[in-house]
Amino acid sequence: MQSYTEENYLKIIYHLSEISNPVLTNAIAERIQTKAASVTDMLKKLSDKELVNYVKYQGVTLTEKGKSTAINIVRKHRLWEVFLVDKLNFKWDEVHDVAEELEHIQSNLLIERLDEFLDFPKVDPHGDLIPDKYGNFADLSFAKLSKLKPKDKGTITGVSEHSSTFLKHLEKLGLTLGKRIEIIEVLEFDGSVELLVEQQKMNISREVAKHILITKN
Amino acid sequence: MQSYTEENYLKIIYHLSEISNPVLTNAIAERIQTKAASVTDMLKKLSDKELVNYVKYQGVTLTEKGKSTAINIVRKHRLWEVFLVDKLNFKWDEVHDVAEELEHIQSNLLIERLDEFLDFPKVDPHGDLIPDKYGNFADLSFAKLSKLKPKDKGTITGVSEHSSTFLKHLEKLGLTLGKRIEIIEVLEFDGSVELLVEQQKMNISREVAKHILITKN
DNA sequence: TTCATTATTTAGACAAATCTAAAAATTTAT
DNA sequence: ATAAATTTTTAGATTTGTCTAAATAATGAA
Ligand SMILES: [Mn+2]
Ligand SMILES: [Mn+2]
Ligand SMILES: [Mn+2]
Ligand SMILES: [Mn+2]
Repeated sequence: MQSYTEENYLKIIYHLSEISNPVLTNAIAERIQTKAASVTDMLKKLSDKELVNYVKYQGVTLTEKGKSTAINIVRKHRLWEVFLVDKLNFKWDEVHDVAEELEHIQSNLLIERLDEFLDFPKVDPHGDLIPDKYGNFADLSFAKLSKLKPKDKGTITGVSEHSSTFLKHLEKLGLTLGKRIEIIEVLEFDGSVELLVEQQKMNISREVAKHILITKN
Repeated sequence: MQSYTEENYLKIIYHLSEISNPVLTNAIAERIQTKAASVTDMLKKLSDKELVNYVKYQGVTLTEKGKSTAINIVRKHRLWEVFLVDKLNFKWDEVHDVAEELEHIQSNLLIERLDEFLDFPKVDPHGDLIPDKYGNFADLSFAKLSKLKPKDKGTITGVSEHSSTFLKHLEKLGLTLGKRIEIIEVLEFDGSVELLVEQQKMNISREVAKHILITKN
């Protein structure tokens, strides 16, 4: 059994290792809002518990055991987010902090029953995949909106940036999950994207487009 | 804001002070599964935070601030129990440990929405009252027979278990709706209840007593 | 390659919550 | 009232997770 703190480290390492592997001490320190020295201490401890492979000065990777633990925390986090939005009418930008706490509740029965109660959702309110109880993710294929070309059509199925300011911005633009979009033009000089949403033309910056995930169809 | 640990202490002190006031160090130690020395340390800390009135060697009482904090934790604990039983099909004997963790999640929005989602329940799955957000308990006219104390009198007004075996058992004992009862004693070692029904003394198990609802009068 | 900069680790300290063992206060029994 | 038993507190140590400051390793530039 891991402590609340160890679980947070494992989850962060899991997320960071999708970007660069092995994961470096400072990257963890920044994400977890702590000092590099504290991270080093924790990496040694996680290494002793065989949850990570840690090589001094080189960085850290998750072991199989560490990875499945991390995925389980991600599963719990996302299921709770679905619960908050679908059942308790939270907005998608209000759920993160609470889920950050709820993900640490220890009870397999609880999480299995919650999954069932929510009807085995495959994605969370931000479009992120929810692993099943064996740690497997469904393979839905997303593309970043910023990668699409004129005349491409698709549906918004996720976001890759979860800050409340970003989510509220999307809401204001009407770019919420499930909306169908069509690319009109990608502007040369700033990479901004002109698109059509519900017969409405709009222009969004490349920065925003990068964080919107589209299922083409 | 209090730590997880401080919250557990406050809740235990709250419950124990219904039995004896002030609450003694050893009583807390026993309930919280810790050593008396640890309790003393924590009482000093809670006293510094003005959550309890602590007098060396005399014991401890909750301040107003401490009491309302404790009641809020009790509220959260019981609401989560209702959620687990009503929505996730937990049995009433499976909920306690999970609620013991869930009660510490910090989010007023969460608990207000949960309350609403559950339709503002007044009692938890064990028949214990759920305080509202202002800390007020409803005064329901009925109580579980197992919650009564010696010399309490009342009338049987309902049951909370409807299986035919249980109802036949009550019939055989003469414990039917409308009968007046009086508690003689609640036995320490098994929680069974000695009571008087129509000048007749009898002893019923705690399990049976829990499912009989009484209107005190 | 040598020096400067940046990243990481070590050393030593601290706060929270706990423990054991010993001391002190309180209660109970003689 | 005095001694014995019990309860509670203190003293000092331990574990977990954190920190600052100093040392060391790795990287990048001249
Ligand atoms: Mn977390
Ligand atoms: Mn999410
Ligand atoms: Mn608890
Ligand atoms: Mn209960």
